[in-house]
Amino acid sequence: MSISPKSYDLALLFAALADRTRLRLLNLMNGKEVCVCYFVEILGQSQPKISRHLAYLRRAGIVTARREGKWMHYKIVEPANAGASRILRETLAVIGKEKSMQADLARLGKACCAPQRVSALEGAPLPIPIEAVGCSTC
Amino acid sequence: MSISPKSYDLALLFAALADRTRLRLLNLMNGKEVCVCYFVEILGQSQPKISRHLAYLRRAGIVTARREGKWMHYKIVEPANAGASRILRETLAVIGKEKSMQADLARLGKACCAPQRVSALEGAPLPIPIEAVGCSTC
DNA sequence: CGAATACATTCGCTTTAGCGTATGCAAGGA
DNA sequence: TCCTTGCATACGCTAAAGCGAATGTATTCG
Repeated sequence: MSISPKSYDLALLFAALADRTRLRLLNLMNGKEVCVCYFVEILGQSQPKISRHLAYLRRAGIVTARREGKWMHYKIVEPANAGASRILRETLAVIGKEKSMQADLARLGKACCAPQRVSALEGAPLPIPIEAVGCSTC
Repeated sequence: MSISPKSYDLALLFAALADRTRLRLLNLMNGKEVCVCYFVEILGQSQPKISRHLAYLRRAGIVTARREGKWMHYKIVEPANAGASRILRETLAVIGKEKSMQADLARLGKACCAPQRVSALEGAPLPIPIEAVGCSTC
C-alpha cells in the first residue's frame, strides 16, 4: 500500500551496501535487533569503526537505533521505496548464503548463549528477535 | 549448474551499481547490445564520461564489449557468482520501473527509429536485441 | 599515404570514503 | 558528585571516485 517516493535515488542504497563491514552488520541484524557491543565483539573491529558504519546505514535509512539504558540497539527497517525494499531483501537473502556470513551468525549465537564468558559482553542485553510482518497477534 | 566463486565480494558489485549514470547505462543495455554513441546521445553526457563508466562496469564484470568496425557494442553479462546474478537481475527489474529510466528507453527507441535525424548517430549500428536464455533454437 | 571517426585513456583537480586516534556525551553506579 | 561504561563524533590522514579537458588509438575512408 506504500507509495514509493518519486525521486528516491537507488544509487544511495547501493553505496550503503558497497562495503563489506556494512554487509556483515546487516547480516547480523537480519531478523534481530542487536546491541552495538555484539557487533564490536563478533566482527572484531574497533568500536568507532563499527559506530561509523552504523551511522552510515542510519543516514541511508536502512537501519534505526533505539536506546536502552547505556545500550544502543540497531535493527533493519524496510526502506520506504518499494524497489529499495526489494533489493535490500534480496541482498539479505544472498549474503545469508555466504559461509563467512553464516560464521558471523554462528559466533553471535555462541556469544549470546554465554555472554558472561566474553568480558566485553557481561550484562549486555541479548539480541531481540523481530516478529515477522503480519504476526502482530502472536 | 554454475558454482559461485568462493571469495567473490558482493561489495564490488554494489560499488559498481552505486552511481546514477551507471544505472542508466545498465538500464539502456537491458536486453540489448548497444553502441556507445547511443549512450552519449541518450544520456546527453560527455563521451569520456560515458566511456569511463563503461570501463568501470567492464572491470566489475557486469558488461562486455565487442568491436564492430569503428563501433563498440556493450551488453550485460550474467555474473559468474549466483548471488551477484540475482541481485543484478533484481536491480534491472527495479530500475526499469522508474519513470526516468523508462524515459531513457523511450528516447533510445525514438533515436533508433530515425538515427539519420540525429547527426551524431548517422550510420551507427542499431542496438541488437539479446535472445532470451534457452532460446538458442529460435 | 593522410584525414576523419569512434572510443579509450591520461592528467590535474576536487570531493568523498574509510581508517586510527582522540575526544565528547549520555546513562548508571558508587 | 565523580567515575565508569557504552557509544557517537571530530580530527587528521591516505586512498579512491568522479569530473572536464586533453590526448592517444584503432578503424575507415579518400
